Amino acid sequence: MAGPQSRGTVTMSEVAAAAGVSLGTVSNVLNHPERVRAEVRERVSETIIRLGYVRNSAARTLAAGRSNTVGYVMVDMANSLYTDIARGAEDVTSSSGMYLVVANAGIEGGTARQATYIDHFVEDQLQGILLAVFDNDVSGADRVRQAGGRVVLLDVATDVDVDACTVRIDYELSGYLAAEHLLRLGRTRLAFAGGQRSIHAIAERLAGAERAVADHGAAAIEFLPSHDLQAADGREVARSLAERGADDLPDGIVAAADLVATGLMPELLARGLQIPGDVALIACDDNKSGYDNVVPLSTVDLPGYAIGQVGMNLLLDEIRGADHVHRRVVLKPTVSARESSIGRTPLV
Amino acid sequence: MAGPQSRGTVTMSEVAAAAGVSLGTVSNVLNHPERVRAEVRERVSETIIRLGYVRNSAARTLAAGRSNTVGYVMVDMANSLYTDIARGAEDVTSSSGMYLVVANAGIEGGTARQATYIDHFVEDQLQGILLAVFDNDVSGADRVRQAGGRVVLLDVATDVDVDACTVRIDYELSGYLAAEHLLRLGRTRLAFAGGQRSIHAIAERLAGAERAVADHGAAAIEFLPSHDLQAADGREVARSLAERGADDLPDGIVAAADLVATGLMPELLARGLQIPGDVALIACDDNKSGYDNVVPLSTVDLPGYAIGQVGMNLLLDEIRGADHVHRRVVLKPTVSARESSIGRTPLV
DNA sequence: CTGTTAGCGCGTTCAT
DNA sequence: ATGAACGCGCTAACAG
Repeated sequence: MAGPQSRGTVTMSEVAAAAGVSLGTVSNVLNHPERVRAEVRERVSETIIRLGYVRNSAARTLAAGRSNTVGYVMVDMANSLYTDIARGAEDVTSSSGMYLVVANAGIEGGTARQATYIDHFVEDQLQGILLAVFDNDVSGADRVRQAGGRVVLLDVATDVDVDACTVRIDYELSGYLAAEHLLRLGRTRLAFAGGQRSIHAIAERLAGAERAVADHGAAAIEFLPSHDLQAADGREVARSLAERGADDLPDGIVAAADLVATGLMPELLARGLQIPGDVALIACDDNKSGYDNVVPLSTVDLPGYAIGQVGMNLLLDEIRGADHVHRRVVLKPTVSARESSIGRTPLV
Repeated sequence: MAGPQSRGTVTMSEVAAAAGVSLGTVSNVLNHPERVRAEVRERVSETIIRLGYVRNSAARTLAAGRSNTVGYVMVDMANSLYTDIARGAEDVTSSSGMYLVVANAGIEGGTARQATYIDHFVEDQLQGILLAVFDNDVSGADRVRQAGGRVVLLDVATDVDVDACTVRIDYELSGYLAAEHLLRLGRTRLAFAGGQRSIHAIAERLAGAERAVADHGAAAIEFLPSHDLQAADGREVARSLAERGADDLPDGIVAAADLVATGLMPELLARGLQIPGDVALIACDDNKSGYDNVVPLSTVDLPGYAIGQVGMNLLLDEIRGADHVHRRVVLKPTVSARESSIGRTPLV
């Protein structure tokens, strides 16, 4: 007594029977409508609606050997870089007949959950995967490749060497633009706050800032490292700064990340320093985690939406094209000046 | 010559052959390891790894009649309410053996894309769907139900009547808390800015604000409606306010949404008004879209993470339980005071 | 243009 | 504890 009916599912052959056609014809109505005479097509469509038939995509994928889905494994939903990427990818996908599913790996458990999601996506026979790299761990790409899947890597470091398309951000330029912004405002005693040189992404930003200072000629920059890139690290840096003489302080600070700036800010203010009066502040990225900033924070915005668009286009090209060749695309960030560097200027 | 090999896929029967056991045994080591002798289990596991076998979840789902996946259809990735929900849902799911996929419907094309994603999820045989309601359109739930699927509705209005669990926010309380916050700061001439009474969610917030004023006794509140809830509407409201005499202005404003406050702010400042000196400002929600605010914005925060947790637990209960009964849960918001209402106070 | 049929890869009986 | 056989619902190739 436990037929498909009892599972509440209407199958294609039931539709076929009810419409007085064969199974193959129903399939054609669904997948190749042009092969079916209009009259029959109409009758079948009606029956489909009347019976409330819904495709079984498991069966469909199994028979066809592939799904019509692509996936995006993101690092952290709370970070706007990754949600911007998602929206860029989404917009490209939806105008291409495919459908995009997203998985949020999170940053807590290292790359474990990322690996889990990759495995799921691979098992799901997805046509391709957009993978936002975390902690510079590119091993996920190999997992996909080994299983015969397609990947595009997002936000990789310069020096990765993988068998896949990559889209990366010019972090060196991010540092350069941040420092240049402060220099243009007349600041000459700069500091780069947060992170460690051994971390590639930080080293790049720092190098960019140093290059900007070198280009300027009449300025200097020092590095104020910290253990991590959290708000606590920003506060730590601010406290070490506070022990100096007043005339030994920087007049402009490039924060390695916006959370660092969020930590710096209240400590600086608490010590009577004006922002941006005494010290102008700008962060090297804008992931909106600094929403609680006491002073609205100037940032160098990362081109998340574009990354998503470009990445998905690369992926779709690989999916379609026999003649696909891997590419590496580099995207540029842009400055968003706010009160922490240019002072309170009401928006118009 | 076009066997499974050429598709790059290793199948279970190939593993079985290589390990010298039958197909059924391989299936058992994967799904019911305890039924297989340790020695054999070991040998099969090795073979699986050696051959790089990956499950085909399409086949698995088809044979088993159900997948091990749950889905979350979100309204808008750029709105932190929905990403908070995702993280709450994610955390519950990952400690339950299931796996969560997310789809972003977006707010541009009305509910069209939402419907598309719901259909996909249903066709994918997902075990259940978490559906964030947009525009108070609950029809998605019926689609799922008709196809025999399970749904939990998130962020519904009070008056919906659907055959599903629901989790909603107490928006009336949101309005109440916002107004109460201003009243406690000594403001007595309040205004509620943005939206229209005909919109349920706005009517609730407004009613809450009015209740707070009534509770207070010695204060008044007026409603300043606007067409929509965008920043442009906030600017519009501010301009109409500016035409009044200086002593006819409110000293506290509850913005119906944070974008409205974002629009209000610069217009008020441009007219020489101090925030919060002349007029204190608080918004009825906190979706981080006001990141660019000139003055950091006080908000009533919506319990997104909790909604995700509760919603997913409800869904898992329905998936597991034969004895499931639908529930409607109501969650409370909380105030986050920032400069726009309490003035510039560095965080400690 | 329509009907028939052979698998797609795996879970699940049922024997043994 | 293990293996053989059936069928999940559908697509695609082919026959008519």
